[in-house]
Amino acid sequence: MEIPPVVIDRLPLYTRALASLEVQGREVISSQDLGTSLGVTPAQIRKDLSYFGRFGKQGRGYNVRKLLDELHRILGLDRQWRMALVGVGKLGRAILGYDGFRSQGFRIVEAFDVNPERVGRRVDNLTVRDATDLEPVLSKNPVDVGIVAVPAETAQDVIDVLIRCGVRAILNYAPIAARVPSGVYVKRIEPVLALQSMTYYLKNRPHAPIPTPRS
Amino acid sequence: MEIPPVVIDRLPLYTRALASLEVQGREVISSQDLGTSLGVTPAQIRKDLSYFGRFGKQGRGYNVRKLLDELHRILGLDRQWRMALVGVGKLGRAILGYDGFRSQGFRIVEAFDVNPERVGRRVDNLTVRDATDLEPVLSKNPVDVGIVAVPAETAQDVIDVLIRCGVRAILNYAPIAARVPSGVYVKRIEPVLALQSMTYYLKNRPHAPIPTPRS
DNA sequence: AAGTGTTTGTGCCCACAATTACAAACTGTT
DNA sequence: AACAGTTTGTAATTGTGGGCACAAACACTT
Ligand SMILES: NC(=O)c1ccc[n+]([C@@H]2O[C@H](COP(=O)([O-])OP(=O)(O)OC[C@H]3O[C@@H](n4cnc5c(N)ncnc54)[C@H](O)[C@@H]3O)[C@@H](O)[C@H]2O)c1
Ligand SMILES: NC(=O)c1ccc[n+]([C@@H]2O[C@H](COP(=O)([O-])OP(=O)(O)OC[C@H]3O[C@@H](n4cnc5c(N)ncnc54)[C@H](O)[C@@H]3O)[C@@H](O)[C@H]2O)c1
Repeated sequence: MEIPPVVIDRLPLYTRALASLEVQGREVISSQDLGTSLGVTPAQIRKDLSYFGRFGKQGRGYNVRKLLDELHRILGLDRQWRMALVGVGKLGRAILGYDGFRSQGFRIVEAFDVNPERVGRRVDNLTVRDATDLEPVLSKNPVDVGIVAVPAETAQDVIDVLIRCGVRAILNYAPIAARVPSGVYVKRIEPVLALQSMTYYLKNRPHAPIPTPRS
Repeated sequence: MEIPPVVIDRLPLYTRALASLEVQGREVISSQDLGTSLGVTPAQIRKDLSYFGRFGKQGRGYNVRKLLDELHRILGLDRQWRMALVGVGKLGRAILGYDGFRSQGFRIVEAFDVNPERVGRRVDNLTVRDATDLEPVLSKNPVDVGIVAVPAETAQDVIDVLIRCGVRAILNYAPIAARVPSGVYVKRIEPVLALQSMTYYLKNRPHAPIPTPRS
């Protein structure tokens, strides 16, 4: 069956909430409670999950551990994923030092840069390699995901090389509309675009603090 | 008229492409050409723009400069926006050092942290203030946008304080489902969730490089 | 065992976003 | 001035995703 991409995009959200519930020792959760904590309607959650099977129990709800396992399996989170970072600048170093990837099974196993000052230096248990070695290194030892944190001007070139190396998924921090062949998945991280759409709603509004009650 | 949020989300994309075209000296662009460069159908672009007016000319297309001005006006990008950063850690420093915000009219005018080691130090022309001063400082000198780059555990508290200070838009880097009253806009930057949805498509696929033609 | 209260899974309907299709408007050429 | 070629703006159509509502299933109490 063909599952709508929006549904797939919501599943990690459920996964994260469930992981938090499990840590809290919660054994069962209803779509109602999960929904209110996430700002999603209960029916939405139930329908999303129903694409993949029947995981709940009427009158009780969902077993937290079981549903979490199922979602991990569905999303392919029951294994480790190898990633390569390209561009070890300010952002790249923040990414390397970020624990949130590894703790979720995403391991950065290679890092590349063109700057001779950076190449060869160790950053967070990794030696920065020369970007010219990108193709030989990744061809021999493939990765699943490429993280692009280079300036906009070189981003498309980097992406082209990554794809030649068999990378099928790209996390792109550079502000460009990347062109990729079908079968390659790109997710953009675009804080500026996010800001530029919020201002639409801010404009024409009073600037003074409004004491709004918790909705 | 009520404009669909998805439409608003696409406008910054058009803005960026048009800005690039203007730099290149291009004076006119058709929805066809703009669409192919962005991976959006021409009809989609025309319909999106038609919500706001008639900016094109049959037989020619859109005047790049004029359309860019219109979009700036529509999105509220014809002014400067004041932002406050909370959390000057690894990511926060990368954000402070990033030129992409300021060049688009988004100025970070305050930075806060709880760590006594950070407080008082100058980072990129800004003195890091103590997080306890957040409320007094922002109440006296309001900002439009709050950038949250603190650990997940304290993120909701920080967001609550920002809202009390009249902040109506939040750019949230912390991996939590923030709860905000209606009238406050939140955009999440979630690289981990992005990865976790891509793996759904990667799983069950051959790992070997596939020589795919440029689509 | 019966009754009350919960909660899931899903068929159905509705809203709305995307696409199609075309008349109208404009350009450039002969 | 006529004509061929473009391209916009939008009416109409299609498609799809979200919410509603309810039967069925289960828990818990009396
Ligand atoms: N810093 C942020 O908070 C932030 C936020 C959003 C987006 N971005 C984007 O992320 C990218 C990086 O930003 P930054 O602030 O780290 O910039 P930066 O200049 O600090 O780092 C860029 C790094 O990429 C390296 N590089 C350049 N070309 C390369 C190539 N072909 N191969 C490998 N490495 C190469 C440079 O040597 C440099 O080290 C930019 O596209 C920027 O727009 C940054
Ligand atoms: N580093 C990344 O690439 C990255 C990527 C995505 C998301 N994030 C998220 O961004 C946040 C920050 O990540 P980081 O890597 O910079 O962590 P970090 O630990 O380097 O920085 C966090 C900073 O926040 C400060 N802080 C803590 N509580 C505070 C409070 N109440 N008020 C003000 N400041 C406070 C800390 O003193 C510290 O300086 C985290 O939520 C993380 O999950 C980081």
